[in-house]
Amino acid sequence: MAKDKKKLVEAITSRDKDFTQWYTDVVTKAELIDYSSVRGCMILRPLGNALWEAVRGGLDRRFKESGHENVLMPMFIPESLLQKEADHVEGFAPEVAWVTMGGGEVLQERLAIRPTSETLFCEHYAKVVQSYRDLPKLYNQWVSVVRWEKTTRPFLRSLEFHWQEGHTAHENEADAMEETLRMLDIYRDFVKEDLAIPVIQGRKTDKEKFAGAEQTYTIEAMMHDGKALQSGTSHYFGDGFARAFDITYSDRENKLQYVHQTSWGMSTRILGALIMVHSDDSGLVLPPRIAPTQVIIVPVAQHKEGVLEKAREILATLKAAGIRVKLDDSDKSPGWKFSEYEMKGVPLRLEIGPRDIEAGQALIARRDTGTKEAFAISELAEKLPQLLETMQADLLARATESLNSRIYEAKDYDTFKELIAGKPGFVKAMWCGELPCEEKIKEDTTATSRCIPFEQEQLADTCVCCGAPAKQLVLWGKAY
RNA sequence: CGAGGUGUAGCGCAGUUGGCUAGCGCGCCUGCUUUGGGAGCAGGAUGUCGGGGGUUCGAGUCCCUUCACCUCGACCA
Repeated sequence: MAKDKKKLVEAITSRDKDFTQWYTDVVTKAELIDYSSVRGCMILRPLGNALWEAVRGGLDRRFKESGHENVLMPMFIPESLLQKEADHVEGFAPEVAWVTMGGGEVLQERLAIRPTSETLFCEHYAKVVQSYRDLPKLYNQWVSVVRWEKTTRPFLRSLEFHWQEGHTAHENEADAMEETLRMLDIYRDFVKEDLAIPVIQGRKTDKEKFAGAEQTYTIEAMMHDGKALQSGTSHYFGDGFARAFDITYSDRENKLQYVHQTSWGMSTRILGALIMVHSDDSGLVLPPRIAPTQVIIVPVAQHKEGVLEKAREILATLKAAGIRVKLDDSDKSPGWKFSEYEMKGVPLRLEIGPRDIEAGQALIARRDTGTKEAFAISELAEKLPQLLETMQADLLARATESLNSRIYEAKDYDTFKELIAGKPGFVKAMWCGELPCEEKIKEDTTATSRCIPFEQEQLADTCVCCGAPAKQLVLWGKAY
């Protein structure tokens, strides 16, 4: 047993020894993705894609419940269209992929492969919005976009990535701002309830905000190594894009007005967070609500009379109870199957063998704690859904404890630098609101401002960096 | 894009101052025996040594060049 255990541990790099290598190992060995022949582009394999489908399902339901509709825009953006909003082009131009040929001929105007679709939505809104009666427009699309990044990592940063982008148009500032914050709450609720990931909500500093936005709001999550991952953003555009794209409508007094807009997105990057928050040295750990398979049945001594029959009977019972369950009756050894489904993060494993059948029970092993417990076969349909819910809640509790215990406070710059250098996690500190301090902090420590949290405190009266009067509390950290 | 590193079978690697028919482990295939934590035995298949060029009687090994990937920075969801 000790020998086998060792073999298993050697299969992936230890999480605490080399976190980034551990991440790469989990992503590939759990068969979430494979690399493709184009640099920085990844293949989502069945399990990786199933997770993305689950994320889509959870978000899409919430979007629709809050009145949004899905559309699909083209993937090409003519160069002239992309250039209409100055800040926006400036932000994205360096990483755009261009199509210059079509059908063997050079195009008159080159086409950008969308890095994001604000411009396409704006062009469309300019056409279809005439009256206040046409508002609001609450559109979303599920697509992939391309950004020519210099370095890439599976899920965290790839040339092509899948996401949803919501783009809305409203009558006025108040409506648009309400929408911006509503979507940020939806993101927070989704990752908390479905992915068991706690986040901190806040506003981005001007330096970190989206190209073309007036305000950018974010949910920031903390990975197991203490680094931050921006996990979803919601932008308030004011009427900046509306002026650039001439999106106007006649209001109730028959006066011509510009619309006020928002956009918001969550990408496959969130799967990186899912991995880096919950998983361990045995591989992936999936919260039950997002797990494509919640229970894996592993028969033991399956060649013996009655074992497979009982396993199939339990399979049918659990399916009927609404559990996503599978039976592995392949001829691999039980030990192999144990390790395999641990690597793939299946929340519960059900072992059933001749001894169990005789006792009228089955063994249930939890993926997150590793504990094994016997349950009466007759009670499985009732008890397992409860156990899945318990596990979901435990994962969130553990992640919340991990987040809260690693948020530190700094009132002076020496303490700040020591914390950033010595303690993985976030640091709360007061800020004067000026760019030079933000840049200096980044240069000195490599930490960036993650957000200006909604939950403000008056830690001190002066900026942690320059000593000038402080304007607000900022959350700092090293980020992915 | 800067600095460093790695490319040899599906995966992980060894390959000596340049020398014979390029090896090992895992995986894969076949058969038998097995089955409560990655099973055992026997047999079998798999290589443009990342690509191109050069030096040499002879290159996986030396030189030039190019490509890809990884790590750390700068940029981003």
